[in-house]
Amino acid sequence: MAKIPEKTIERLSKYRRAVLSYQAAGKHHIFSHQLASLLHITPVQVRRDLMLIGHTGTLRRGYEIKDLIDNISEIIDTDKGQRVAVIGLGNLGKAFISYLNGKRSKLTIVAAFDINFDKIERNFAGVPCYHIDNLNEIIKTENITIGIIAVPTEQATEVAEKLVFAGIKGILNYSPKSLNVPPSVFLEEYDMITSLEKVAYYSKLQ
Amino acid sequence: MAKIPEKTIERLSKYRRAVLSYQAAGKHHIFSHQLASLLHITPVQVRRDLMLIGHTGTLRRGYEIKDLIDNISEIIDTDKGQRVAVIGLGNLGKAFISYLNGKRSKLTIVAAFDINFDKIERNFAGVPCYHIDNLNEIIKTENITIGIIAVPTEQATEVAEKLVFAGIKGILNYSPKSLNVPPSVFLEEYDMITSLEKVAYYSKLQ
DNA sequence: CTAACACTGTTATTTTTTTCACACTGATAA
DNA sequence: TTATCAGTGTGAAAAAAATAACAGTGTTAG
Repeated sequence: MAKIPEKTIERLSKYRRAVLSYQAAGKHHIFSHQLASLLHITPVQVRRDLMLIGHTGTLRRGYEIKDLIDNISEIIDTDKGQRVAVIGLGNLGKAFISYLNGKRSKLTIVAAFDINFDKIERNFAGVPCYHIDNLNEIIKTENITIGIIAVPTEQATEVAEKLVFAGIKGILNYSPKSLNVPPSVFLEEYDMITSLEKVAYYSKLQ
Repeated sequence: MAKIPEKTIERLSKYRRAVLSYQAAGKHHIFSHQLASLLHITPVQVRRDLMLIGHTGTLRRGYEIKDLIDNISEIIDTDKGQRVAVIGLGNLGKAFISYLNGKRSKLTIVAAFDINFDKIERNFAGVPCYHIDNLNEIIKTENITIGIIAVPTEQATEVAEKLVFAGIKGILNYSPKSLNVPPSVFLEEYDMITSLEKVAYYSKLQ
């Protein structure tokens, strides 16, 4: 299969959740225009994305939901799933954990790390919290491949280095400090302030 | 000035914070390659972005930081600033507030809303929390133009409708449910699960 | 049986974003 | 003075992403 564009990967994740809710409502098929309207994009976009992953619909009945979920899952999941750590158990880290927990998913948060001793050896929503000094060890023993950085800006660089050193495969960085990682590690960054300032910019134009 | 691309707006926000920290370190000038390396992008990208906003550097000395901050601020800020509300005072809402608070900024979070009565009439980090039933009223009296949606998925649609009805200008939506707003309201959406699944996808390829 | 219909799949086009390539320039060194 | 250097500014090209246009097709209505 040809290389799938980054934006398509993002939409696939959304398609899957959208059709899961459709499925939960008892539906078995969905048209591109229905899926499109759930995401507020165009039907062409949907069809193109599905074309790219080789999913083919049936005429007059649209896409079969079960198949579609399977196809998307085959692209974005791994067989045995991946294990995730959250570094920084402040509000943001907690938000992520409570939000992801309970969702059936191939991605499981299996550890949290913090420097605050109050939190160590405690659980948050079933996720054990360790001291950050044990990061290297736990990442390896728990076979964690993905790290979510939710620490204050000043500590982000150091945390990233530790994650890289521990052999992490991917990092999702929520600190506004852009990180420097070797190309062998996939890095995705999201900056809340940028989003807010963007909204502010376009709001003032409205 | 010609229309500024969306991606440029996002980077401007990052440039500004990057040079602020440079300025805090006592520097007065910065080269495009320095700014680029702070954000891990190319110097050309920086120069082009600054060209687009009409900021011009001085040869051999790069860009003057003070000027640059002023120029960027002129683009993305408004004179008197904008007032922001957070809807949903769970972990995510709190994360946003504690993160934005204390940052010198033209954007101020002046209200939080929740349905949980424990939280009502309380403050979180100096931000008063109201019951969501008062949203319409407070948005208007407090002159709030931007709303950040940090409520559980099921409530997102309803909250968005209330915000739109109250005359909000822009919405930053953190619920995974894509919202439907009139074109007069600017909408920016961010979906944590999508980001995580994206990292998962690229991590497995590594 | 035939025409109209309502979908999908895909090629072509357009738009947006990034990168390349290089002209230009003032400072500096010889 | 002149050559070199290290930067900026920008037209042109390339790459990525979105949109348009439309052919193809099974289903349905008559």
